[in-house]
Amino acid sequence: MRYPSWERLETKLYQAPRGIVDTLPGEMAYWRFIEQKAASVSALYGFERIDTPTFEETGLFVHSVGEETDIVTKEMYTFNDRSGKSMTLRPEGTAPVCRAYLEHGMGNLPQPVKLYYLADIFRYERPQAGRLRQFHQFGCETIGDADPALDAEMIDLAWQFCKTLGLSRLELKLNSIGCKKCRPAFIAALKGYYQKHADRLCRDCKLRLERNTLRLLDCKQDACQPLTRQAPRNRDYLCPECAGHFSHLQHYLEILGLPFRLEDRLVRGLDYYTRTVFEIQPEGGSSQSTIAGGGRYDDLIETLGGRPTPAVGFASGIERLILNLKKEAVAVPPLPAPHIFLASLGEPAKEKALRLAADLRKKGFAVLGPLDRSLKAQMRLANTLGVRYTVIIGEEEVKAGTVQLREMAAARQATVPVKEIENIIRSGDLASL
RNA sequence: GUGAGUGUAGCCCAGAGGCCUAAGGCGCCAGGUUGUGGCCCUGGAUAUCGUGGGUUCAAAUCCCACCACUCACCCCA
Repeated sequence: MRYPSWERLETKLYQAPRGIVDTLPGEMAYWRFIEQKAASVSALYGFERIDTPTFEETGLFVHSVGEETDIVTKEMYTFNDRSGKSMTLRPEGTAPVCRAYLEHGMGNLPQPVKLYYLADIFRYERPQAGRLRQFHQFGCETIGDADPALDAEMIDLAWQFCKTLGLSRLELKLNSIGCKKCRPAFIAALKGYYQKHADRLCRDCKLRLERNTLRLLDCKQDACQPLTRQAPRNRDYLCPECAGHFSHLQHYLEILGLPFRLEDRLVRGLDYYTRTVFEIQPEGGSSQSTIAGGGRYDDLIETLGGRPTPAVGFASGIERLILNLKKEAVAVPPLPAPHIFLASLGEPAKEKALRLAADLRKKGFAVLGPLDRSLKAQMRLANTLGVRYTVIIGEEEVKAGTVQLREMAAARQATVPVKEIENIIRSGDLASL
């Protein structure tokens, strides 16, 4: 470790770790808005909130997300705790919820169990637009029933959520990737097809051919595009059960009026998905602009040691939502700002102002001041902070037991008794004085 | 992990080897007489020119390394 000079030794400026950011007060209105919408929309569909820990035993993620996935092989923040157990900062939200479902015997509750979460997620990736190492997801899980109506409900929830945020130019992409019974046949067909054209594949795809055959469909390289277009379609290889599920789902989505688009090449990067997969993207967005994504994971609970328990879910990235709210210039409701600034002149007045501030806060007003500055400076501050009212107390007011109450925007001001402040502000009656 | 670009005050940025003990704008602080904001005017504070090394008589300006940021790939939210 090098230091620029000895003076800097003690005053080194720390920076937040790469890809890890502060959320500053100026951004908070977006966050509150989204969190509030997430809670209210979830409630409309009967979801209850669950908060799971920030980290879990590493094995939970390895066994659920899949040993071969990018997340597990190169993106997890993994560390040993003091007893030597391997722990991992959660790289996704579904596995912890399933763990909690099992750990708390939620299989004994009326099914399905519907849970939502707002959680921070950690993935060690190279930061990019809309991609951070610590980010936040709003997610929902419906556990305990395979009815395609629940898939439709989940997609509807995700869609309505984005809509009520004010996002308008969205696309809904849908596919079915089958189940453990019918998927092997499809993968075999896919492999067979691509092997015939192996010489024309890009470098990455040659690797995918062995490692992660499904992902071949996802390749964006121009060279692979023509091949992909002719490739076998998953939908043509679904078993009767999966095909039936999928067609019911589409029917339900039509009933709900959701404008989905079948996307033969939609494949998701987590191993636990079965049957339904879907993504919501801004119009014309590329794969890394996905705003929400999810699907069905009928085998996951069983994989984690539970009874066979079907489930569907989705997650949405909050930072990406904010990005799109800004892109579409959606106005979010401003956060409440302080209401009253107390300005004072001289020590006796300052003491009185201090008491008055405490008093007004007890009555529910957000109060700022007093500060040891000139009246002019205090007024200037009150103005830039945008308070509705300024209360001015000087020597005269201390003697008289009154106060100058000024309504900033209207530049109206009156001498009022201290006891009257609350009433006048509540009734907005300053004008009549 | 790969590739490209960028890095000057809290923010936006001028500056392209010596005239830089670094300009401007926003913001911040204070004043424009006696107890009052928003406009205007005046003044002030704030810059190890990302960090370290090198080239040079001379470097914010050139070179190298590192770090960070941005964008793209990979992959996902």
